[in-house]
Amino acid sequence: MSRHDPELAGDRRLPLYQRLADELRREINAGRWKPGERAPSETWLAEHFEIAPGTARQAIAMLVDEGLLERFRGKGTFVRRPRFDHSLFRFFRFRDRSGENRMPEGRILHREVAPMPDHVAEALGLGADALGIAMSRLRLIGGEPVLAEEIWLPAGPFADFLEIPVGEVGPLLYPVYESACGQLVVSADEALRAEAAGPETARLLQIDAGAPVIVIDRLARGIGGAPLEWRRSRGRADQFHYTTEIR
Amino acid sequence: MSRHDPELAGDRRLPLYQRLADELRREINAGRWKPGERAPSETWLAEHFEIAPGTARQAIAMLVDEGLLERFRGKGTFVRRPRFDHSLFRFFRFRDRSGENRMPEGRILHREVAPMPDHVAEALGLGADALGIAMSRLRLIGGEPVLAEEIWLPAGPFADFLEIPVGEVGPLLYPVYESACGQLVVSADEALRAEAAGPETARLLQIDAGAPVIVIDRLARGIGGAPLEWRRSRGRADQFHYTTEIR
DNA sequence: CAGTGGTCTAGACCACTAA
DNA sequence: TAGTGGTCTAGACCACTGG
Repeated sequence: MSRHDPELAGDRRLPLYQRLADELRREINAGRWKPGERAPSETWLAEHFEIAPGTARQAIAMLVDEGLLERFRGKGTFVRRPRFDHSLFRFFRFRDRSGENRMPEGRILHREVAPMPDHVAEALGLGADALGIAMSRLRLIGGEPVLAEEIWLPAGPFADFLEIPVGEVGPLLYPVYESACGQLVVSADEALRAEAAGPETARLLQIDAGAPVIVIDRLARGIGGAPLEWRRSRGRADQFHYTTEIR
Repeated sequence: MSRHDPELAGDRRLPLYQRLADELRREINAGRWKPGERAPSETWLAEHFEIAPGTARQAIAMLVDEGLLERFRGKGTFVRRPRFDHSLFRFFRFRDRSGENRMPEGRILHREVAPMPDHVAEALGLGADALGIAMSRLRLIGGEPVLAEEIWLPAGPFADFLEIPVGEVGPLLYPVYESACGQLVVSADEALRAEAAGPETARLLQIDAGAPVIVIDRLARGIGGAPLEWRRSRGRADQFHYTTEIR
């Protein structure tokens, strides 16, 4: 946040709290405030922009609703670090015998550099002939396969990822992207479909070919919304569940 | 809302706005304020309960977030009337050639009074041998079947529904429940699954047996949360889609 | 202890709606 | 014009955290 411009940008006809919220969103999207870091207090914002504390509070509340910030009494306001493992359990029942949710282990079956298929290159915002890192990854619980994943990464920014032996990669990829390649995943779009299992999926998941499977396509994004990873996960339909309430 | 008790109920250690929100929620759930009706203004609430307008505002904002109320500047605060047709389009692509969403027509294939299966009686909170109205209903777009539905209603409260010829029931059932039986649906729980089409579903949806289908189980609730209708809808998996954003 | 966010007050002015 | 919600101000006191 600029130290020399205590003037809120944006259309002056917009409410102050809107313009402040936009300003805060810009700071986060630009990566000037990183996930886990502390954001300015409402008192500081109020003084800096010469607005009432209640107005600053309203802007912060917006970003808390959006999931960009979280607040802790006595500690401060922080940029939220997303938890992607939650999304798995929103769609699948991965329970052990005791009924507890279990994080599946990840086993990379194959990794190579190859030209991306057109639909992947397009999703990642790259040219039709871009090179990518392709992975086939199996996720298991207690040795049982539960998800089969195809993953594509842009070869350039993720070159260092190739130096890490596949056996040393743990159950989560995003922390490795961050530590090895400096690529921070902060949001993702997911699309759900259902289809009949093809022969390859059936073999990996140890089900009959033609049995229903759930397909989740995910585009993971970094700071500023830049696409970082394309991923297609397939899981057994009989482990899928999703519930909502409608009002 | 009682005219003689300007005292907010609930644990006095709870914030005022929480206790007021609970009070408002009670009025709505008890059906004393019906969907579409006007709720008291924040000024009235502030004076009646002897709190600051801002505090009343905060309570109202909670219920707006929950989808129970909606506010219109200059007009007032109203109890929200839910739109269930919207939920269909959240899960399925029902587009005509021009790409517009189309509300499917509903055709009741069969209607009878019969003892409920145990799982339906349990969901509706009735005894194991309760009588119900069973319906088989097909939903079509441009003559093409898109959803096959099994529906169960408790026989008692919905007795008058049997007097209406099935041919006179339009594309939406809930308005008929309201006008003919005085049963108002205000919320619902939905659970999504995927399975392989059985022979009956395959016939109704004109797909191959074994092809993947999406199953939506819905329990519709009336005022106060009382279960009113159990419904199981099956649709072709290739018309299913669902997207989310994760942060 | 100082600093933070959580709750609450008591007003102000505005834009919009309906009578 | 009176009543509504939308925005904004300028404080208060509290509970909690950290040094």
